[in-house]
Amino acid sequence: MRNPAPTGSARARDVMATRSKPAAEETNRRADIVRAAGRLFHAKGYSATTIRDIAGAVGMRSGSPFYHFKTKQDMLRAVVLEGLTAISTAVAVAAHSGKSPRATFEAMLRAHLGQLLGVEGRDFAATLLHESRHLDPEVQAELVELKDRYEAMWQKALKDLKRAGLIADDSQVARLFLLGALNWTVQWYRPDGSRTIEQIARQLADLVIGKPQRL
Amino acid sequence: MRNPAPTGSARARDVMATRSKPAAEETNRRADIVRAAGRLFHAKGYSATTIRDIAGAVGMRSGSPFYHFKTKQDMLRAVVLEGLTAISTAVAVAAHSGKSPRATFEAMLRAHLGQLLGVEGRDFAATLLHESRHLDPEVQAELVELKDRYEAMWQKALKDLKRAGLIADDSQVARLFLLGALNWTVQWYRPDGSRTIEQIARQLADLVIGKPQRL
DNA sequence: TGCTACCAAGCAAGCGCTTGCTTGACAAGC
DNA sequence: GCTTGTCAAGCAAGCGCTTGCTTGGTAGCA
Repeated sequence: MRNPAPTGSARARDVMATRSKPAAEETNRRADIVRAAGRLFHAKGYSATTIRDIAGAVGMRSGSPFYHFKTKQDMLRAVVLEGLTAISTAVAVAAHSGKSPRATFEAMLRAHLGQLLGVEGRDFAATLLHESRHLDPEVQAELVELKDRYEAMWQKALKDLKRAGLIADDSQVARLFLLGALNWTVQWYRPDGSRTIEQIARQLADLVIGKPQRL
Repeated sequence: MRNPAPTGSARARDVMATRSKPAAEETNRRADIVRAAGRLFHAKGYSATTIRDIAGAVGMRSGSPFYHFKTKQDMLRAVVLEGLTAISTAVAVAAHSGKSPRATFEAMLRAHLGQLLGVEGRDFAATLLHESRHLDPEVQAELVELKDRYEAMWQKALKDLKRAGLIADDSQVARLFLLGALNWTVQWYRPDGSRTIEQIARQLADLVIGKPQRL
């Protein structure tokens, strides 16, 4: 009786994402499942990915993941939440880096693309973008606030650019075009291709703002 | 024995899309299935859509669609092909409208968005964008040429704009950004929303080129 | 009579998920 | 130092259901 007897549900610590510890104390096996699920959801899509796929990817039998997650939906939820918090954090850090408006904007582009295309956790963000619709409505509602906050960061970034006289249009549609261009990179970017994430971010910044003028 | 006896397969005229007649002579019921499949594939995704869903949507029993299509994959193929040929045709018409570079470009944007968001056949184009990966590789290879041709049209459009001095960057990445902004509209455009397709096309043209200057 | 277009019924495989049980690690009691 | 109890983590088996697809038959039209 070391712990004060959880919630009543016999097994599975189900909650997650409302935990106190930052990570690391995460059981590891649970994190393994989330990683494998993210990779497979991204590669094949949620519906086309089976529990047996995920279990096999971490060397388990098909029933065992359900010790860690109540349902397959919960796995998707974990993946998407991971992606959303990770990309939010990364871009928020870039947004408050205190550089010039243009440098800040470019840093935000790099952060977004890094989460989407980089090695670590790229499947989380990609799954977030393309498989969120398979979450049932209650969970989607849970995400709305986080998403809104994320989009507000970009809206503010555009406002700052306009105030600095670097762009002409900081409307909502302009933000949607920008995020569209960013998110669509998932469809064509190849890590072994000729373009680096930094180059892509730079080029998009040039496109939106124009080349930086040396004074 | 009106046709020279197809391939040997007993039922289903399977081929399609390599037909001589343009449409209209299409059995109607087969076209119904393609429309329903497109709508459902777009709404729920290919894997999450069942044959029973599609059959039910056209008032058939679950086995009957297989009179018209050999497999579920073939239905997806028909939807995607329909989407790709339709959007290619629409944009090609706009590209050769003989107007000014800017007006031509904006017409192409309208055509692309019209296919993607408009009423007629929007599910075909949307399915093309998001569900093509569920086609097996041979069919995907079949589409590559068509896709390349489509992208080349946009590349040429950018080249013309640059030659006219209206944009600075006509690189491939610029084209990918542009198509990303366009294709991402599927995620946020609502037909009953406050923005029309024309407005969106205009705004994107402004963003890429800058507001038109009255001489 | 023959062909088109469909239905009624159902098959084999695979699906998400549950159940009862095993295993290894660790701590408490004697 | 050995037993005993507890717990996290997983396995083996399989349940009920759904899936894509098949098959044999037939109503209606030409």
